Amino acid sequence: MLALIDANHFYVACERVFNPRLEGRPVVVLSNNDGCVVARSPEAKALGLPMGAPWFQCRDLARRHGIVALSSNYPLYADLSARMMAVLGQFSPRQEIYSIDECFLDLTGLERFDPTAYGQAMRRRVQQWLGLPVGVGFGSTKTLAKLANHLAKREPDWAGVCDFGALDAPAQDALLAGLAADAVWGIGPRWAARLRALGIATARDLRDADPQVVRRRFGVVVERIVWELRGVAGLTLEAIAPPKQQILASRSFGRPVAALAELQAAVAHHVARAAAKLRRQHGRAGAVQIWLRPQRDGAASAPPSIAGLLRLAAPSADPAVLTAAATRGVAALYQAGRRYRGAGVMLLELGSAARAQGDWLAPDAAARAAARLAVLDQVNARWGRGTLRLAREGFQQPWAMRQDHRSPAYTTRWAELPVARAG
DNA sequence: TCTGGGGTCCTAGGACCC
DNA sequence: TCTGGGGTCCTAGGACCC
Repeated sequence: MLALIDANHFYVACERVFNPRLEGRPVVVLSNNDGCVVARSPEAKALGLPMGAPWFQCRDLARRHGIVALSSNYPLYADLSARMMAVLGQFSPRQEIYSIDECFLDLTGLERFDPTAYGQAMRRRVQQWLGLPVGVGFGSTKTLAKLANHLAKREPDWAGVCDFGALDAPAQDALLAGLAADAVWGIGPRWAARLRALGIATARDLRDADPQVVRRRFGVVVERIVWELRGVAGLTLEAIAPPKQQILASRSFGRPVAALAELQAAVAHHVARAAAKLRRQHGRAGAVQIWLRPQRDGAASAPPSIAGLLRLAAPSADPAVLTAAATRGVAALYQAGRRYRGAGVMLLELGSAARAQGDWLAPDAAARAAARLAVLDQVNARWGRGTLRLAREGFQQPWAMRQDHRSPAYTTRWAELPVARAG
């Protein structure tokens, strides 16, 4: 038995924990650069504000209905996420953190608990300890647990918990028949359209489809979903997160950038962020890929990003080494007179630092570099990210993203701690 | 007229997730 | 004028090996 627990409108819920005035009001949280809507309170959903909508297109609607819009506050969400995962981890020894606001729990061996009551206990504890609303779904496979979680949100009398296996067959059939195929985890709009053309329109149709036909037409991924819907597990719970195979850092600019030095500074900044993530998993990168996103020039189709792959002489997690390569790469891609709207960095060919090969011509170079990086990480852990950085990253950073409606870092910055007053 | 059978590695592209 | 930022897995096809 597996459980899938996720928070409802997680980013909005995090904001409400520290700003109760947002309770009961329509609230949305915007993506980086205040670009589009990435989280909506139920009140905002009820007003018809679509997920993913560009914010500038929603402004009129928002003004008419008094919708509150907030910039993303990732330090806050990441901190509350870590706390939520710790609380939920108390309910099972095996937990897979699947995203910032959801996790799977393996409840094998806990069968003596009534799942529905156990799920209610999870909801109560997260609500009471953190002030976050969560939903819980139980199923014999990951796909069924996901589906149950979805149903728990839809059926008001279930109070946020659904144990799919506890329903009898006719009830399961009726619920699955009421769900479009793309409500199933792993079925996106493309596959849903192709499935519909074959007469497979609902989750029930998909469960009852011929696995061999599905395999021939869609491959093993969709076939596995068919089996998972029948209760045959094809996806395992990954309690230990495997190291990342690629690490990406990218941002749109707050305003268009035309100067080469500014592009190089922005890319150096992304390299620093990506390299810090890489060191956290004790890895090294063998190659760096960078890309620049030119501004649209009126054409209907979006212009391509231009990308360059740079191989390093030896794998590294050193921002100085990686930035040197990236800086040359930017110069090679750069076209004078063009304006760019964003840039990004990807670290590839990741391997473990523990298995890295040394340079016999400079036997102590690796140890010296490691010591330097340790100092870098310690300083930035103590005094804040970016305290110690390459001058190449620049000081003004005029390309930095816009965040016009950001709430304070309530839990991660001393200066921004909330203040409680008596009386 | 008929043209084997078993691999590996790499890249590009497509689909999906939150 | 303004449309995010991360990730994963699978497949197909080409080049190459014996």
